Amino acid sequence: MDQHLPHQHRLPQHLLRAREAVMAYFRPLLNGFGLTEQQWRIMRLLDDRGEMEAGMVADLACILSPSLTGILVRMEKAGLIHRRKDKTDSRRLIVSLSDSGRALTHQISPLSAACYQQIEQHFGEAKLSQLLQLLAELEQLPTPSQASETASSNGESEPDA
Amino acid sequence: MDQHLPHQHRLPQHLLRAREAVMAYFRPLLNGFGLTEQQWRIMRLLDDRGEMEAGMVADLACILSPSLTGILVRMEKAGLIHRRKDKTDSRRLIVSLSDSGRALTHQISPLSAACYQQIEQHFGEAKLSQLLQLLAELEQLPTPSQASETASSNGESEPDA
DNA sequence: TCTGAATGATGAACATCTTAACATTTCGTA
DNA sequence: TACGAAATGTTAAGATGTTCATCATTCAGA
Repeated sequence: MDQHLPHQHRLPQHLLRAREAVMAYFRPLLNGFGLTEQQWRIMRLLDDRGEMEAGMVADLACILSPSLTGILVRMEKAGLIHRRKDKTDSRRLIVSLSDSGRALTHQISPLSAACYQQIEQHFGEAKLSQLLQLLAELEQLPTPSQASETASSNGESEPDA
Repeated sequence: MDQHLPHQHRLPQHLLRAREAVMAYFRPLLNGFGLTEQQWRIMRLLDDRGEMEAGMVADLACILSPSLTGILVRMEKAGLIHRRKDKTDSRRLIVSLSDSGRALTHQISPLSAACYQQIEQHFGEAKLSQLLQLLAELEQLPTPSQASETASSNGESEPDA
């Protein structure tokens, strides 16, 4: 009757559900300011680290470049950021927070922190830091291609010289 | 110089990154069969539990109903599932796996399990089950509205009578 | 029985994701 | 110097996410 698969833990699904549970706390706040998750991630990033290339924004904010292109255009149109080309290498796009974007970031930040406090309070500080540790390790999983390279004894990776 | 915010753990971002690292293992497999993540989630669900209402699919597969509507239409068009109205309550939509959908599911399942084994091997069985436990607990976070109700002593929730 | 609230799904509008193809610019090198 | 490869963004097309509105159906109660 119940044919439960032996190793079917559905890790991706649990990661998704957990994320939804957490985002339920932040989403109303961001919506109230007319921001999307992704826009808020980018704003915090730029506020924390200052201006940077689009590629680095993509990496750090976990956004693929084709998505990022549109997001940055809309954010510039909304007056949140500036976009300019790198003078040395005109392939590169430099993204920076505008003054009003920075002001908005500083306005939202404490509210976001308060949301986070709520979550921490409900879930428990110890479990939270334990979870973050495990997630950080999971993020370091070798890429499937890397994994297969390791499996075969001849490392196809670039020689470091 | 480095102005790291005190309680800025970025839990949602880590959940997202971790999920990406894991999905990198599954995505090529599903793409090879022309399936999306969501479609595969739905197929496994229907194979495991048999036919069910669309609403339950949405809940269990973590898909919002407006998205689900289109996904189910496309899956039926692809011959993976059947859709029919409940005879008793014609508001409800009953979704079931087609024969070819079931065959495809059974074809992919062992390959998916093999991917999972790889991940388990790299990450470690103990840490994996520990992580799953924490995620399951995090999913149980009270909704922000529930949390605020609990905070105020007068429960505004529906009286159970 | 009739009406208004509740329920389940869909429609609409916009944003984002995902993959593949392109365009531009830069760099290494013959 | 000119050519081809690599790096960086952008377009394109289709699928999904997100919020709000709407439609059809059912249900509860006057």
